[in-house]
Amino acid sequence: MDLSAVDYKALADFRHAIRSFLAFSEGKASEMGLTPQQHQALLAIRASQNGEATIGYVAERLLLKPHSASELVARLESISLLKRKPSEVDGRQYNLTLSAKAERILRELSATHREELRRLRPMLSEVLKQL
Amino acid sequence: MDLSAVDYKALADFRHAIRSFLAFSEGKASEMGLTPQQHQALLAIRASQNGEATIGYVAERLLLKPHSASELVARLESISLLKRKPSEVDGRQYNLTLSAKAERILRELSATHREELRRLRPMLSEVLKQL
DNA sequence: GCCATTATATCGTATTACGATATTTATCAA
DNA sequence: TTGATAAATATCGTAATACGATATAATGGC
Repeated sequence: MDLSAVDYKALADFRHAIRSFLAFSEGKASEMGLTPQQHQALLAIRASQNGEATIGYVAERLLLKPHSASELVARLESISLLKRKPSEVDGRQYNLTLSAKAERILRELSATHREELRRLRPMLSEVLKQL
Repeated sequence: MDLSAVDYKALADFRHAIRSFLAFSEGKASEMGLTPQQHQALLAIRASQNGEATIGYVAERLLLKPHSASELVARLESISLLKRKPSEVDGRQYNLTLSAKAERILRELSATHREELRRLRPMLSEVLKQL
């Protein structure tokens, strides 16, 4: 306990940094016709080990309820950014794979995001150090 | 350009870390009867230099449109967490000050958030280093 | 004093995650 | 094997909230 003005400022600055990053991200995703959630779902799937992504996995990584992830995936499938294939080991599950178009979009988004994070990194480190 | 599996994983992990922090934060704020936005508005105001916070300032720090900040502040005032006093230098502005209750709530929230960020710090540093 | 700008407010709308609930498949105990 | 429970995904109505469009009032440059 016992918080100083510096602590409040660091916490507020950290929030501002996160919001900046998310605003940047939302803008970039939007340019590619994606919502932030759609972008992050694609990223989570892409970053998973070869084709082992399921709807439940998306829910887990995005901290959503499974049925919310189900809706999100349905929207992505409806705009042809991913395909759901019934799992061969568990009839309840679907394996998710990105379409070529989604791969392309995500590659571009990831490149700009990596740059932006590199740009924000010093500021983030500094703020975290304050705590 | 040219992204590796490591890059995608780092980006995905960074998202997951942010989401974890925000989920933690939302839970704590909720325990105190606040929405995340209300919590962050209080924090931004508290962290500002003595009483110089205005609605526009909240908008700026939370990256909201001014009229959205206006709504947010109105909700906070309606539950007695802050007071709006007409600015003495500019008749269009309001100066915002936290109520004693808000001060108490924010102090507790800030303490737990500082702890959580200290806990997440190593992970965040590690992920940022990967990029 | 006029006009553009700034600060704040109001209202209707769109988005989206959720709760409640349902369906299908898997698992495990007896 | 059967039966019960749990897990994975889906559907639908709802609530929350930031936004766009628009408005009002105050400021400041000229």
